[in-house]
Amino acid sequence: MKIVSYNVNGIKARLPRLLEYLTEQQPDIVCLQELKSSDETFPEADIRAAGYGAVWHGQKGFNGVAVLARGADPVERQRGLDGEVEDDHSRYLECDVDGLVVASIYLPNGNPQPGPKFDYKLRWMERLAQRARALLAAEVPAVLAGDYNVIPNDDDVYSVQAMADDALMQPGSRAAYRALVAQGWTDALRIRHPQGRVWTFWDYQAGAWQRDAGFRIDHLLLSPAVADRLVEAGVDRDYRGREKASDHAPTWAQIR
DNA sequence: ATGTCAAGAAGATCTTGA
Repeated sequence: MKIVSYNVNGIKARLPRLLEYLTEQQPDIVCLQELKSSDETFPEADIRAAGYGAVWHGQKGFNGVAVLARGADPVERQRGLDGEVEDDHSRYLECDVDGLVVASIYLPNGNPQPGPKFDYKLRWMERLAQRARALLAAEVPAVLAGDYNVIPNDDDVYSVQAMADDALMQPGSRAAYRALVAQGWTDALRIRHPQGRVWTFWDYQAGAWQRDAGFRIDHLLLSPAVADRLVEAGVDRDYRGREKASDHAPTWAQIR
């Protein structure tokens, strides 16, 4: 079973790329981020025609997450995180699918830092940690897949110096991510590729793709029971180099 | 030093948020 996290950076602009990916790779479960689409304009018919059921949590203009399943309809468990009633960003969607609990996560970017956006990022990470703790306590097989907007370690970025002041690799962001993983989650990419330098994102600017100047910010965190079933994990880099590509590549884990 | 993209609101470009 192939489970994918894919920040599409606009599902309308990326629909040809997404449908092509579904057809070519036939992933079983796909967590999408940055739909940049309202609930009403989500291209449900096109995705269903490609053989996928979907649940989505849209927002006009930015954010937005979805869970897709091949030949099945994901069943929604929760949209949004508890703990901040005034938070109206569409960044968390949790579903039951194929016997797994699967969450699609679009963690706040947090730039510029310091500032209110970075404070929001850290608060959101604490709220995510509470939800993740509850999932582990319930002992459900779970996958938390998404764009975490966190570069976990120095070997997860092409240049520590270039990104030193970025919200994605501040000590606070890293500590929160480390604490989340330490609850008992397995970072699928890192466990399968311990040597690092596995990029999931390349900026559109400054020829980052051509220079392979990327970083690793899309992560699949596996609960213990799912981690026991992990076969392989990787990045479908090829899709980053195609016409009208997202700045993220599909990132995946293969589960027995 | 920095070479981009998508969407929305306005209005034939600018702002926001990556």
